[in-house]
Amino acid sequence: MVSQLARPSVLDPQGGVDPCISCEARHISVCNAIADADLARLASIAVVTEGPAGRGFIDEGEPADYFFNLTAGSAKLFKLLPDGRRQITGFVGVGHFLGLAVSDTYAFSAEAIVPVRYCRFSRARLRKLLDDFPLMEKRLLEVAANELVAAQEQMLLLGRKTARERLASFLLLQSRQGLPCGHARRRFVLPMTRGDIADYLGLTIETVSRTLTRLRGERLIEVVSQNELVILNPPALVSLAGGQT
Amino acid sequence: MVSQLARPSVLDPQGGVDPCISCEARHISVCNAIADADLARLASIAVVTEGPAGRGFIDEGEPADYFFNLTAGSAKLFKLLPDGRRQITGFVGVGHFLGLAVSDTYAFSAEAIVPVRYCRFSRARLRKLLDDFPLMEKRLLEVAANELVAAQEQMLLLGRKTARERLASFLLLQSRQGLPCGHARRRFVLPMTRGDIADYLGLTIETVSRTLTRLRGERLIEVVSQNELVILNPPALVSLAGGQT
DNA sequence: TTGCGGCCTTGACCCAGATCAATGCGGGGT
DNA sequence: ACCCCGCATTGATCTGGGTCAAGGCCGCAA
Repeated sequence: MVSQLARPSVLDPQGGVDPCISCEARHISVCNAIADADLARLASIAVVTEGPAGRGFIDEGEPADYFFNLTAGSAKLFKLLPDGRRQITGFVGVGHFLGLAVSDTYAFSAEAIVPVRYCRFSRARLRKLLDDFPLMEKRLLEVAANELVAAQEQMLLLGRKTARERLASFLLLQSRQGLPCGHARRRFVLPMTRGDIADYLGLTIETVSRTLTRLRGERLIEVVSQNELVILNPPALVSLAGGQT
Repeated sequence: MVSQLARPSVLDPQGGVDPCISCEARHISVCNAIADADLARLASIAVVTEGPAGRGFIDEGEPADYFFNLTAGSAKLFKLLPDGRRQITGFVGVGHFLGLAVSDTYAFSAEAIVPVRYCRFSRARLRKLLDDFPLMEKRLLEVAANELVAAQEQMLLLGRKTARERLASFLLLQSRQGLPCGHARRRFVLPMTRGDIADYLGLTIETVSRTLTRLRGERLIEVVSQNELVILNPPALVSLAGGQT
């Protein structure tokens, strides 16, 4: 596969404003465990890269030399079977930390679904840095624990929920995307394609499409445009997602 | 549900041999991050409990006041839907650390599948102890990262593999259960019931049974007794698990 | 303006695995 | 020794979602 255009740039450690200071992702990412005074050190090992929608930047099976931190856009994480079957294990947004797996190769691939920007850290250097910032390690453990909970919820979905229940769960999840605690939007954008949704929910494109049509017919949702959507009846969707009905 | 018999006992901090020192699970659990000299402190906050097969000791939704460390036996972790559908998210063995989720309630339930013994730690006290033993926190992060990788693999299984592929993957996993790195047994015991296997693989009991029968007919495995089994053709099983054929 | 290429939707049909229904079997208690 | 009872197997049938096949819609390029 021919590599598409990318624009990496080492953050300038001497002179200029420390880019980590002004990073819009800092407050919601693990970097918020590092005090302003120490940010220069973090910046010195970060390489900022941008990529267009569709750009893959982690390949399952490749040597896992880097950690990543998304600072703009969103991406999908997935695993493939040799015959091309694909399971998307998650959609990640701004502030998300990638590559936690302690193994010498990546356990999944990652691909931008809209244009992205991310910080890349050499694994070895970040590990050394972590020794000096135990608070950041604590944050990473917190993040990992939360992802574990999400993964278990997804196993329940994939193993035991019907197509309708899967879509309801997914839409509710998206309506909370990137929002703190118990907040949710009624109207929101789905940046991924139907194919991505299908591969996330363990369904086919056709079933996703049909099920959305049906939910629309039942006035639970309204599909404003191909990728914008309104939840008309949140309580009904919640109970459907939880397995009632 | 009436609670069955249990035998908790606070480890005697003064006098007697430190029970953590002689704990047979120590070497493979996160406790190995703590030096012998400091083990007394760990022991002082541990409550050892035993329970029979079938005993539930974590209930999804209950306040998450404790961490657990299995020191004998094995258990299943699962989530339920209100109508009783169940997804087993994992089988855990000796040395496994439970309850990582950073939330005020447990995200899953746990139940012994054979008689178990475990150490119970108050969350608050263990957290305080972790501040003094960053090495243990590092180990926890490592453990969490590994579980995350396993969870992603399981999502691939649940979302995209056929019943045959799921069984093959499961049997290979069990053949490695509790063994270091790349080792595997050809002959091993499945301590869980067909129902548990079904709920782990997102199938029904009948499909598990039929699929095992079929794998037996194809001479890939031999079912010695209801819960003992031999892998006759490891390479074939591996390629089946990986999605070829 | 037209044509093309990605997506998405919709319909018709099919099949892997679920459901329903016996039957087998092994271990523990009396 | 016998009888349960819970688990496992096996068979018959059903069905949710997959597969195959047509269009439809929309943005973009020439």
